[in-house]
Amino acid sequence: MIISAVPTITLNLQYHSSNPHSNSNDPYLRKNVISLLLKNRRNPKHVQPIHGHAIKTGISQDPFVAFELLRQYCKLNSIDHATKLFHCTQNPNVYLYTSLIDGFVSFGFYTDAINLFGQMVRGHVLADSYAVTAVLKACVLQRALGRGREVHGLVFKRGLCLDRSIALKLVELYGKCGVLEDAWKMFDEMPERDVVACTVMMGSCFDCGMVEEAVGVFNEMRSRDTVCWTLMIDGLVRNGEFNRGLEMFREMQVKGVRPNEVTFVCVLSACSQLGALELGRWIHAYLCKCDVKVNWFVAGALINMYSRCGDIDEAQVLFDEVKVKDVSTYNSMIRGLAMHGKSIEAVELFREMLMQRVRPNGITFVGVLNACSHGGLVVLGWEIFHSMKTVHGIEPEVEHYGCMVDILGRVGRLEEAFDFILRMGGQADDKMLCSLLSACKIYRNIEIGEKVAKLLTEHSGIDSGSFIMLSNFYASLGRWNNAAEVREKMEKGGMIKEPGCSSIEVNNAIHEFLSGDLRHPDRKRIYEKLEELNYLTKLEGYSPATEVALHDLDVEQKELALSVHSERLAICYGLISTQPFTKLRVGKNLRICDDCHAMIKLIAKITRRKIVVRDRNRFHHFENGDCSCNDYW
DNA sequence: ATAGGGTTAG
Repeated sequence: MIISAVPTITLNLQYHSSNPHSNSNDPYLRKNVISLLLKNRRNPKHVQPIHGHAIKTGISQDPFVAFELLRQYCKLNSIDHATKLFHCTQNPNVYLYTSLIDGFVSFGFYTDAINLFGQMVRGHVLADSYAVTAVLKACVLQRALGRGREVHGLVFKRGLCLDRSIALKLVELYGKCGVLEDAWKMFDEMPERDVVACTVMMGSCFDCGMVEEAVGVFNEMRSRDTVCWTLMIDGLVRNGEFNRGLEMFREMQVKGVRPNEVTFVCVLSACSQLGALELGRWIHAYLCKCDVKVNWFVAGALINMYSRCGDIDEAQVLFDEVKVKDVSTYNSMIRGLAMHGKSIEAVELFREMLMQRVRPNGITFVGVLNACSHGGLVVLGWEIFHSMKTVHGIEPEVEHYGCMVDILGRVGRLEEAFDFILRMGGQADDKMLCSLLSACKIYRNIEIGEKVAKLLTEHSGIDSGSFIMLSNFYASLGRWNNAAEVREKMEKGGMIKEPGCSSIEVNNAIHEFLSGDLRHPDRKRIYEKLEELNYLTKLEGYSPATEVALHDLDVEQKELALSVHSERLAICYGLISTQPFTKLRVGKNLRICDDCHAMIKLIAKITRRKIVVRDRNRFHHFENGDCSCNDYW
């Protein structure tokens, strides 16, 4: 409860009823105080003295004065003072209620905002459209569908449903809460559906994963501005349609709509998820040409793009160029270093950040603990994990516990890792269990592995990735029956294995491959190359680890299923379509399997290529028969 | 006399 946390204000706030000379109607005093407030807006220390002045002169109860004071307190991040002022004001009007609701929202106190609105309604202060939009904002951010519906009911009774802002917020609410039909209903009833309304509706469709419906709205629009185009790109990218997002960006340019920095952030996100380094470089150059300010958001997006596309050195160059680095800038870089297995560098950067007095947040620790895990830095990992609470006052969350399980598992301290999970009780998530299961698989610890497998089976939030992990675990022990059981259970639950998909960028185009893909125009040469490599790697001593293929097939079939994994097809295409010795960069949506990992090490050796593969978790830099992950991932 | 718009990563 926020109200009880209000610190004592140095002012005497016992003024309201006992003030001997109440001047609450004096227009001169009111004007005087308000102009004082507006004149000194830039001085963060100005509100309290002026507030004191207002009390002394007896004008503080004036609705206009109270309103302006409250707004200024909110702007200065003094939500406590704002709250106190509100409670010291007699009969606060709808303006005062609305600005405090807004204040709560901007501080993330959504429940307080919603409660205050309720208090207002119960106090018979008539809500107007401004108050309603304010509380709906809180409902949207809190995903409070029930409360939102209540507000909708109230609005309906009052005949405010045709108000533009309210209708828009309701469209957004229903979209964000996953009830798209209701969003459509609101949208269809809107008297005017301009760019903004259409943009909100598109956003709702995207939030519900209904890509084609969003595209439908977009296509119907008469005029489209930068924001609308940007949302389109962002929506496609958020729904995994990276190439379509990039196409949209090109189309936007053809249509002569200027991209802004938000557009570039979205486009860069598409590049980084595709691993499209060349395109990303081009976008980088282009945004400089467009005079887009490289603010912290753009800088972060660029660092992410370079590191996620495999060029960690360029990410570093960019990072060094950013003059004012904030926590997110550091986070991007630390995470990038961690992904590339540059553990020491990541930890050093974390230390540097502390030296520069930039306060780390929860995400910083995910990055730095990740680095410890990839580098096998157990002691350091523990130390940093403990420092979270004791030094930095940050309560570790599930992800951080997950990192610790990862760190312990990686070095084979499986009992301790399992202990960690047990101590978390029901809090342990499936990612954590999977990470430990993967460690058990690597260290061939059946005993703990089975226990973890049991927990994982009972886990409610288990997704297809976890099922696959579980099935792989059993398969690696040769327990085909269990493996098949898991798979059957997964299929019965209506879950489909996310198809493996790899991409490679050649001559500025992204080529995507599914497992066993036959769609590529160069398929003939690709498969010829694959056969050649199958032959050559077998000469080098490679034998397909058929255990990783899940199906209970015969050996030959298993070999076949393995040999057409998407990353191999992408690599083969890279080999036939680039100059000798060119570095190949491949992106894969799932974790790379043991067999492909072993195979690619040999391919790198035989072809004398550097091959960088980014899988779901991290980067693998293959070179001369070895991988930067030291065979642990 | 007091106020509200749609797009930004881990």
